[in-house]
Amino acid sequence: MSADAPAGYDPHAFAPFAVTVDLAVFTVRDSRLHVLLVERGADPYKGHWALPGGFVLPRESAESAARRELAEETGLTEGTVSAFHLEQLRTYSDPDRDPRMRVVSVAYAALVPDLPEPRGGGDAASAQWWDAKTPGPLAFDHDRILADAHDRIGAKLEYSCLATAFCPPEFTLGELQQVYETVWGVELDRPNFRRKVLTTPGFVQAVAGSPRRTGGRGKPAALYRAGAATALHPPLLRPEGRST
Amino acid sequence: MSADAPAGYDPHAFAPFAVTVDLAVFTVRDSRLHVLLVERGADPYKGHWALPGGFVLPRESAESAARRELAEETGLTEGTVSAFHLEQLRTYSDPDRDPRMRVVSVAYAALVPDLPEPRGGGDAASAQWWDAKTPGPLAFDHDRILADAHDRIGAKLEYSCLATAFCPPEFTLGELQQVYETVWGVELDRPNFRRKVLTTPGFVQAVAGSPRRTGGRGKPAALYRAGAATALHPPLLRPEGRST
DNA sequence: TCCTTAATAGTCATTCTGACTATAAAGGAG
DNA sequence: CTCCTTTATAGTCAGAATGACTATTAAGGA
Repeated sequence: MSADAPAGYDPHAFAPFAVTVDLAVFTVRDSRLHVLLVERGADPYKGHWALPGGFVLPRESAESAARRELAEETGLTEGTVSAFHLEQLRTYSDPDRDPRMRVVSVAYAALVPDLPEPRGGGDAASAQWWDAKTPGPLAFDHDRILADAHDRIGAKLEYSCLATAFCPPEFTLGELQQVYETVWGVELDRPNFRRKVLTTPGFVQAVAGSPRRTGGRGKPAALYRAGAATALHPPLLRPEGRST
Repeated sequence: MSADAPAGYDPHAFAPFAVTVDLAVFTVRDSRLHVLLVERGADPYKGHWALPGGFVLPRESAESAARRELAEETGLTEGTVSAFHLEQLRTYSDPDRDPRMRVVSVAYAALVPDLPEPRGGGDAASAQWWDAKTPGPLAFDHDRILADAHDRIGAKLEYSCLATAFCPPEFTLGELQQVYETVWGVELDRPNFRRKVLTTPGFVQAVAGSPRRTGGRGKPAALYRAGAATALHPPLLRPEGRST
């Protein structure tokens, strides 16, 4: 911030703002984009599904709060979760977005590989994966947040190497292509996709010397790991125009 | 937000969060990128320069607060300012970013055409344009915010038609190219830039029939207005790698 | 032993881009 | 008035990148 506080400012009397984080946790499973949702147990929107999230604690940054919530909702350790891609999306601050009080929420998008069904170790034991395209009406403004998150991820796949964040440590180019096709909702030409990925320095690197069979049928595919590059130059553009 | 409030939650007792907005207001002037700064009059960082900003009011969204501050600091009416490009950058929430109390700040970037020297109608009468590349150490974490804002704008010029936001209603292609060169800090080939802009449908549209002379010397340039397009497909990539 | 499936290797034309060269239309210096 | 400089605009050409295809290879299953 930068403006001077109002004269005689008393934090406890002036700003009844609560600050929360909301998480859009995405994964690719069965060729469909999934998002982690929790069922609300308390009154505003009780029974509705919502993005996982929670309050930012007094001595914690929003980033830390998001990482903490991610661990709680997925039931994984903070150590495991620290390897996942987590990025700030934007902040939602409409005065009426929460009927109870003034809540400003910093939204994050997380990209995780296909995980086992979440065993909620945190407060929301009812966390569950939902298809990201048809998750009924969510609580609060979470439909909007989810849509924004989906848009952002789709756009970032174009000019970053982010897609590998959806994959396990070792993956095939077919799996990587699936990520693009799933998030964008389009089909890509396989040879062209290969060429683009393999000629972009640092996007992926081949694993020593071991192919594996995917579903069993077809020629075994070579395995790759995520490379050191983060940006994609030139970008891998979506077929049509923008947005999904 | 989504998590349920802690049991027995009392907004006034629990969360002494203040929420502010900070603005990185950019303009291109004399072939250099400028940013609007204000001199702090009160104690934390008194005498330092800072990004303009202020508290989000109890019944106001961060977006509205940013628009309001933009009008105050530039000394223009809200009506005038509503035409300027204003976009949310990201939110800064480090617990110690303000020594006085817990302040979460939503940062915005604004792009304005070359304006007359600001006559601060608001609280900070000392608003002034500074070269965006060398604005000494700023108050709080504003150096970081400014750097992030510069990066974001530079990146958006690649795949959006945003550059016209820096130009007056009617402009020459030379002026538009100046925007790119100034923000990116590189020189572009003029014929190639022309070709790219003119062949991108909706980027610019020619004004009826009237050239004008720029500085006086040289062949008069044709005038254009911003077109209807917002995205740039394919993008106009920077010469080298990413970031500035 | 065929058939199907999926991975991988190429080809070819089109588009886009970067690096240039050429021409046109102003103002300024002599 | 005539060069000279400056800036806008037109056009050329080779190389890179992309989209649309056509093989070929290596599995599993009927």
